[in-house]
Amino acid sequence: MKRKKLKPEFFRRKNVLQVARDLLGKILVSNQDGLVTAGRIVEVEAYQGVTDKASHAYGGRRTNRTEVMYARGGVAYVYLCYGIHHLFNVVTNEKEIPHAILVRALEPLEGIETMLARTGKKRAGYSLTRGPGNLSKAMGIRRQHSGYSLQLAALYIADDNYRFGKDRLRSSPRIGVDYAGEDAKRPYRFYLQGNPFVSGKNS
DNA sequence: GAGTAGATCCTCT
DNA sequence: GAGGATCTACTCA
Repeated sequence: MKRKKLKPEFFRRKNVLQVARDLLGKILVSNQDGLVTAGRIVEVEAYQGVTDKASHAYGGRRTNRTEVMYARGGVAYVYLCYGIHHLFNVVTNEKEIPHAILVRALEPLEGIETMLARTGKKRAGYSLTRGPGNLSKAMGIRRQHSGYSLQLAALYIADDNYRFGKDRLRSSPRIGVDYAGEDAKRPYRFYLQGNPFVSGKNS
């Protein structure tokens, strides 16, 4: 199957919700330490920058950590949560607009042995790449990847022309952002209905 | 199967 | 010095 690396223009579109929806079904490829792992994206969450309380960049907050989100679309934003989990995001939109998309779940396609070794799991169960913490671990994504261009060979997103029925595209409120008040209820989470790798309730 | 506690460390105040 | 875009294991049923 032929894969085409997504161009920067894909990520630089203004509507982060549209980009998030379009990311579903695409393939995330990592090439770390000479080991290739790849998986199809089945769940994402959009974070709408300065107007979104759940975003790190809410209200124009700008720190060392969030600086990457203000870059032009098409780079990775990785950060450590709860001292344990690395969360992988894709920065979108133009420079100075800190929109980002959190990739929450993948369906493993390549390098499953490598994923097992990285996560310390014995069997390739659904939990291998379900949830942002597991996903990053399985793909070998770490904090130092923050700011990486997705045009490099080490980490990129590709389209293999996979298509799915529109009726399988679902949205829901985001997960784990209860602190964000009203913004926590926005339906900015998108996933493929019925895919067993999607985290949380799958209906 | 559902609910809860604990892990663990970087970042910002 | 507090807290977080989470996961796992353990308890109880």
